[in-house]
Amino acid sequence: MRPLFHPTIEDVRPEAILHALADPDRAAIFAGIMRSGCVEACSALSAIGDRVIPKSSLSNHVKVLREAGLIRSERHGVEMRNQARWAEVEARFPGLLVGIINAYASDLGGRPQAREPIEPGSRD
Amino acid sequence: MRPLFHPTIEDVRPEAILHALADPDRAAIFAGIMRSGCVEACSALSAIGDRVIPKSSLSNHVKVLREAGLIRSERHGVEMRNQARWAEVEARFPGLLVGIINAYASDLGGRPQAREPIEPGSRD
DNA sequence: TCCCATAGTTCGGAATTTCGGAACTATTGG
DNA sequence: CCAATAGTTCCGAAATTCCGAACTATGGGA
Repeated sequence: MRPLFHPTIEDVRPEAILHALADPDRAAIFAGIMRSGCVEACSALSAIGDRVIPKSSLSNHVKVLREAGLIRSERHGVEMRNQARWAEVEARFPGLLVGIINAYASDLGGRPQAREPIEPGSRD
Repeated sequence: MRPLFHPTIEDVRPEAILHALADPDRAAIFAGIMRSGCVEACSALSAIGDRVIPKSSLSNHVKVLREAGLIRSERHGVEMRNQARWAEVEARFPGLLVGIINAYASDLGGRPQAREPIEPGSRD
């Protein structure tokens, strides 16, 4: 299969990460990928709370996350496995993801995102 | 003078902060406001490196930062003083700003942004 | 007081980006 | 080979961003 484009960790830019996670849907998708043991099919992510995300949008969101360097996607048979590049990103930009994910998690008054705060170093 | 709109800290949303700082120009402007002792006229920010930012764009960038809850702007005579709402934002979203500013600072291979990493708690 | 200069905002249209339905491709099981 | 599933691509509509030009607000003279 097509070697889906993944930036090397040195090519990952902070603005791309912020842009990717500035969208609550994408942040929720990313949080979902992390929560689910770092591996998840796309279709399992197709709903944020009760809202359904059209699959073309979902595909696009996943692509944005991938090209920002946040996840690694790999085709397994007919489906796609995604895993967060947590450790790599954490090593390159210490504290960035923790800060962002915790910010969304502590903001449950608004659109719900992640479920609970996350400790660094526990993933990937 | 017009009571420029500033969100209360409880109304500040993570996605607004990420969106605001996902633009390297705005991140540089924000870093500039922090570096300069938290108070700076807009016009002093009108260049990022050697690139000149048109003033309508600058005005808009500052407005985005303000409405995201990142800075407080106040008219002093003919000019505008801006200060980072560092402590407030840090209290609401611990580690978020540090992570972001440090990410940009450690990324000086690309478009230059902030000058050096920042310790938490030293500002505002 | 009137006028000018300075600092910033608003307006408006062009360029860019995002969204999502419909059609398409890829892979597997039968 | 066919049908079903999972995801991607295409493309037009809607939303957003960019920035020059015109405008507003404030303070300092003369």
